[in-house]
Amino acid sequence: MTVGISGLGDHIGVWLRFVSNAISQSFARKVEEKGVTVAEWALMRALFDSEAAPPSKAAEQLGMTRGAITKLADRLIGKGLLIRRADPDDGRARTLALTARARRLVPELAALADENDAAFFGDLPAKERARLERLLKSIVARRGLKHIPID
Amino acid sequence: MTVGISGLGDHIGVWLRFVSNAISQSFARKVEEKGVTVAEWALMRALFDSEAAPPSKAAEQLGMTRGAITKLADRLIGKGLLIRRADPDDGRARTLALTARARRLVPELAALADENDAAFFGDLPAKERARLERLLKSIVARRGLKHIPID
DNA sequence: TATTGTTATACTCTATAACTATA
DNA sequence: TATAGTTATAGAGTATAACAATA
Repeated sequence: MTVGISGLGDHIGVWLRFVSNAISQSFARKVEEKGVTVAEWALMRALFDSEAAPPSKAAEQLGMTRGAITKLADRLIGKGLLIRRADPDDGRARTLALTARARRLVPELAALADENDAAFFGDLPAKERARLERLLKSIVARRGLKHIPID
Repeated sequence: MTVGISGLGDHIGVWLRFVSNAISQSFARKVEEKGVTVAEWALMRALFDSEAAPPSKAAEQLGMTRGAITKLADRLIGKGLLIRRADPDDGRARTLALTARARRLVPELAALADENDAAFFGDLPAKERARLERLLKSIVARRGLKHIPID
């Protein structure tokens, strides 16, 4: 900006958002071919590391409300990718577990995520990529942002 | 990631999105106090530079569909921030123009945007900030992304 | 016929709040 | 009462497609 008030392109945050949106949209198109959305992928990936987990844990991990997890889970159940069971020990509790098909799908989706990241950052010099990653993580740390990034 | 498939935190794109979301949400809270959303701010800012502009121009500039602009414009009109007029030369065309109140509001919102950007990037060394900006713009250029970032 | 814009419809994402069942 | 989860509702954001008016 030279004079007057700042414009849309005068903020780093806006450029960041722009790049971020492009990356997310690109990834969304890739996973769509596998029949899932980005948010669904995030939940599936979060559940992949354990046999079964309560919705509340997934909500905390992904920085979403329990209601949002319920809705996402409903959709994954409808797609045959998730099973919801009652907890035998606590009548209120439920557990979410990926189906066998979902367990086969997650690595494919992870590969798409790798591929997507490489498309945007792969030809940056390794040093620069590392610096960017460090910078982003430092902002997260400094601002005390919790939650794992979900998409 | 050490072994196995990549996780949610193993992609730069995910960290980028995380930071980007935090910045956007922070900005959204600020502009909300002024009674507008981030998308509304973007449209207002885009219209600020000219006396009046057709919706199609705003759509192109912001990378949105004409239908989306109509919807946004309807809302801004409802808030008394925008006026839609028929084009005297072309019966199909319309023009969008900010109201006087909107013209007073835009600089306030721009100041909030400045403030928000400073909160996230202000205490980075100038060199590092410049490097980040250059990097983001290079990605935009390399990928041939058009449209001004809108939020 | 082509173009401008609006309207209708739909879907994702997400939140808040009320509610149910259990503890 | 407190907690786990679900359900209901709402609204932003966005897209596609059908449509109306005009060129």
